[in-house]
Amino acid sequence: MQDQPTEDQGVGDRDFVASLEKGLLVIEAFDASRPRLTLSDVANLTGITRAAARRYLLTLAKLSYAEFDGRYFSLTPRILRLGYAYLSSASLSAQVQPFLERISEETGESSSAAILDGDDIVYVARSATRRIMSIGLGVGSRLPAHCTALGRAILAYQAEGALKGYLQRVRLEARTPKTITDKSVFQAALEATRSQGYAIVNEELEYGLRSIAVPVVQKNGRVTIALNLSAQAGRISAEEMKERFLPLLKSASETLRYML
Amino acid sequence: MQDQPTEDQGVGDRDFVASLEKGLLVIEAFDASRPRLTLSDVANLTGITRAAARRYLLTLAKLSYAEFDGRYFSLTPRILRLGYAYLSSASLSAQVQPFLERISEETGESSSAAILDGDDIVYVARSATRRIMSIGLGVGSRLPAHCTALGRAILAYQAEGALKGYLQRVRLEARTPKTITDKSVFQAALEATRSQGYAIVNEELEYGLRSIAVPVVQKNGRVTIALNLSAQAGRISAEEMKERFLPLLKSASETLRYML
DNA sequence: AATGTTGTGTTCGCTATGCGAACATTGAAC
DNA sequence: GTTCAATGTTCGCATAGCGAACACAACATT
Repeated sequence: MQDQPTEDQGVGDRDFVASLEKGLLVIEAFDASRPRLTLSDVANLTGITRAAARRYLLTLAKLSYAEFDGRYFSLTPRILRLGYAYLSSASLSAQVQPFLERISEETGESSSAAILDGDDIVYVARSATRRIMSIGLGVGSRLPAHCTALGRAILAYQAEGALKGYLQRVRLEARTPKTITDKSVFQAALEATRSQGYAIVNEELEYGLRSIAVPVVQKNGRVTIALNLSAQAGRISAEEMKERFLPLLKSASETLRYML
Repeated sequence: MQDQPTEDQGVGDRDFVASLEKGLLVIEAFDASRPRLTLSDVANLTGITRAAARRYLLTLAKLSYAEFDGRYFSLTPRILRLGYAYLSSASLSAQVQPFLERISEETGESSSAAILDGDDIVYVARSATRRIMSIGLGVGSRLPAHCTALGRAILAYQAEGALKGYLQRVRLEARTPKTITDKSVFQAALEATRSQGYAIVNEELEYGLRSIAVPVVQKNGRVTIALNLSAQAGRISAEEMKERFLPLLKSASETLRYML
């Protein structure tokens, strides 16, 4: 956890397998904008040598995690086994899913559950009705925590030390003109969230998107997951969200409290 | 490319990084039934030595892909970056999602898209309305191909060689009394699927679940993905499915043909 | 309480493994 | 046709990762 004297260059930790780190780096080199990569592309993106990149790619190919057409490498669906091992292992998603579906059915709006990873939120379950965001979001999707209701609902309940660290390093990048970019304003928003027990975020992530989120406080008092409901801003006011949706979210959150 | 004389034990391939293989094996050792594992558990499950398991687990922990509480290791959400790199990289899911949402909105039923990985189907996108299956299914979930409409829609269009191999090795395990378990009956079902261009599966995966699926035939003639609609068997007859849903699925499939 | 037994995590010398500089190869530029 | 830049591949060498051996803890057995 706390970083050791940070012997940065990992000089020679007998218990560290550098090959695994590089292999994972290679996997992560593939993303939305780069679905197909040559050996050299991967080398450049990851910073490892071409010779090494080649070995890792060929290894992934031999294990059927990747495909190779003679020039381009691309990942295969088998790669999903890795991430999915977590999803089902945490089983969070399976436990939360029914609640989201219930909420979505009752409200006709999209609901999601997310956890915090680093400074991003990651969706772990989702029940979408119609498409409300411009980008398609699904389980596994990431968004910056600072400008989402889910993120603020979790952040507001983090331990003081962790929160302080976050506030120091975070860059409050504006996604719309409404995004809070001033740190003290942001801090006030988090305090408000904590005192009222929910977060409403109005078009700070995307135009026309309004979202309300509540934390799920676990038995040990910690918060690792939050639930939300999103709707088009034009269709539903913030006040209405609070009136109609908050009780539903609160009730689901309360029940989950004793399940997780 | 073509597998060499299959020197099975990968004796000493200069281009194969064994450490990566073992690392991935370790990650996959975590699943729904075993979210938290000790060093020795992992060693037993993967077949690698305890000393090695320890190195890989500590490596994953240092890279924040795993957590360690002094006794148990568990995966962290960061692991999702690996699988998700694929999902977005393939961007299949992003492209298909709008179609599914359209279909679900028009019919009020759940629709999904899946690809084939080995002998399983893997959901790559999904638009769920109400909960129809007993188990929660989401993107990344796996089901045996043989007893699902999605699976049959894809299988029916595989190259003869690949299909032959599948038929030889597959065990047609019954999930309900209605599951087809006889290989020649199964083969006939696949032929029917191919000639009529869609698959309907009635309660072969789960009681009360009826599903219709169509393949998405790509420009090159290959089929890697299929779309489906599922509903409770009691509410909608197979005939009605064909009448009302098939045209919608066909039309989406046709459009996707030119996008993928 | 002393002694085996079984399962756990950790060390450390040895060698197979993965490293990358150096070498091929391709293909674009003129 | 020659140059040049960029890509992919080889192979001798150092070291990273291997696992037998060790140490330790938790129970049974006498």
